[in-house]
Amino acid sequence: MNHPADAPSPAPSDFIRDVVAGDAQAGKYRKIVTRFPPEPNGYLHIGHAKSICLNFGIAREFGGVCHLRMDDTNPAKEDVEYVDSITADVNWLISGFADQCLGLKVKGAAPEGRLVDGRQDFYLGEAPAGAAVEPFYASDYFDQIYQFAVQLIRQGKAFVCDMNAEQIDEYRRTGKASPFRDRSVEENLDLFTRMKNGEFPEGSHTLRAKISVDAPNIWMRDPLIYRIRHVEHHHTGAAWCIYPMYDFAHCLSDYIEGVTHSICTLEFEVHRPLYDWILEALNLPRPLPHQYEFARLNLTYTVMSKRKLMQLVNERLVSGWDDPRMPTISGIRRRGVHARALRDFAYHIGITKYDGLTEVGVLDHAIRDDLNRIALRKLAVLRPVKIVLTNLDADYFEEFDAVNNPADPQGGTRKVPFTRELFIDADDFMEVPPPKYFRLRPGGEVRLKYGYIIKCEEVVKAADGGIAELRCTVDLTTKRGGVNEGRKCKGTIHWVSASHAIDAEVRLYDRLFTVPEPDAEGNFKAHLNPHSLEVVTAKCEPSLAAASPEERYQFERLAYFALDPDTKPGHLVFNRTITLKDAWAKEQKK
RNA sequence: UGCCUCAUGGUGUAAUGGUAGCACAGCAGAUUCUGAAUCUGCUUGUCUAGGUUCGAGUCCUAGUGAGGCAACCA
Repeated sequence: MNHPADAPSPAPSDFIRDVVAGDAQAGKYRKIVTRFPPEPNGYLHIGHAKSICLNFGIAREFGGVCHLRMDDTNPAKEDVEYVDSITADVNWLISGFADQCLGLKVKGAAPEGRLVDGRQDFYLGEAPAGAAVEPFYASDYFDQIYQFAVQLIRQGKAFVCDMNAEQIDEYRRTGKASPFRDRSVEENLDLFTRMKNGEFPEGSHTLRAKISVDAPNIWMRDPLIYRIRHVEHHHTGAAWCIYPMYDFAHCLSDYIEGVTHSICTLEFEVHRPLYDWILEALNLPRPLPHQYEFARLNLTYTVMSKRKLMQLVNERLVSGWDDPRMPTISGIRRRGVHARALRDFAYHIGITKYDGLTEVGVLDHAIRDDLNRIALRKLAVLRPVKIVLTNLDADYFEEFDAVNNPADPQGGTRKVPFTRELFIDADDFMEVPPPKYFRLRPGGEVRLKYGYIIKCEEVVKAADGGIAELRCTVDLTTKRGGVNEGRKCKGTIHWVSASHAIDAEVRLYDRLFTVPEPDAEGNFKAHLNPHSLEVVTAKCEPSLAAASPEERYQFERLAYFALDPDTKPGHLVFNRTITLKDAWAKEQKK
């Protein structure tokens, strides 16, 4: 995509980049390595886009790399369907921006173990260019993570606990020590091995880090680091029946991959001491990663949690994860939004620790700004009203030159056919117009875009009282280049030739919810917008027969549109990406 | 309740002890063969109270308010 008007924005600045810049300058790490680590249990949404732009943006700005890693330590909730969609979404979002920073591993590769000064190390870096690759998976490190757990046991820093979930919860809440806390290393080793070998049922035993029984931060009260799950894993199959918890797996995955800056959202703040404790306890030979937290994105007029998005999908309130009304990356993409607009949005909202609520208007602006520069202008009529130009012969035919993109001098022109019978949009004619209405009215004049000024002489009613057709006259001296081209006429409207127009299914999407904070009272479904999708059959100028999925279109005076994948030969389907700003609608509300 | 974090116009952010700036939104005007875009201008802000300092949005103390965590989820 070519954006001639592009001026490079200054590099973003925020508290995390300040830390990275400091570390880079101090030569603390050989290379800056970040990571984007989604759990493959749902589709990525615009909140993830913020994180992707942050992590890949940092990699890009500091000559580093950002690993895509599936954080797949809970087999009960995960699926390859999500692995695939996540990979596709990330690739799409960074395309043309940070492709070169995408860190993947050699397909099938596992960490290499080695001893450094008698200290156990495991490392798995990104694949060299040209290799067959796949994302990193936390589950690829189950062997190494297991060995680290054994090491912790040997050091007397972990124990097998036989209490059930309720008991553990109560003991942790009240700051009491587990009765199994002081088991011998040998017994712990034996029990942990038997957990691994599948000798115990789920819930009967856990491995817990031996940190504190009554630390003020509850995450430090002997946290669970392994649990039993007799479930097949989407990536490791039946190899394991014990799985590491997030806190144990995440810091070690970061370490194994050589991550330097592990950036996550605010809710993990209280986990950071545990992140650091585990890495420090293991006496690791390479520089340790550090965790930094930023505020997740909250957007008006939508919901963002996976649980709620899942509900919308499962209850068929939307057509799927990629419904264009969804805040998912795939939905936003299907709506016709460019990755560039999403990145631009991420740039403008910044990175802080303040948990705010961003107005969706900021996103809207980023989308319009991108589309305005590249969209091809087209004439299309959404709700057709027939016009008959009574002073033209039945076979009158003429073609106008229409500019493809006023923002692009190299954009060229196309021909649009003009005949005796036309369609205009219902909104552009009113029998009894309000003040300041300067479109067509009985006895009034309006300019046809790229063409002539016409005058409405007669309104012909249909049997049902609606408008059958408008009988107008045309002034053939008023075209651009004509003797009266400069004649004053306040309104200019879009139109198509009735005999040349092609039909298209047009899906008019609007925001999914009617209120800024749909879940404020916890019942977001009560605020679904009943008019979030309206489907019309539009009359389009003939050049749209050659529409392509790569291009974006502005139906002049209406909105931006993109071709939907539902398009079949002979059946065009357009999605409304976003409307043009509408000062007239605003005026009417006053 | 405990622990942690945060607080700058309507919203999102910048200012690293030295002129409170930017973007979005809003309002007004210019321009316009898109009521779009573009251009110009305007309105609106440092949570409160003390303190340190020549000087505080920034540092300190207390308060207030908001959010997060307290899963064999991540």
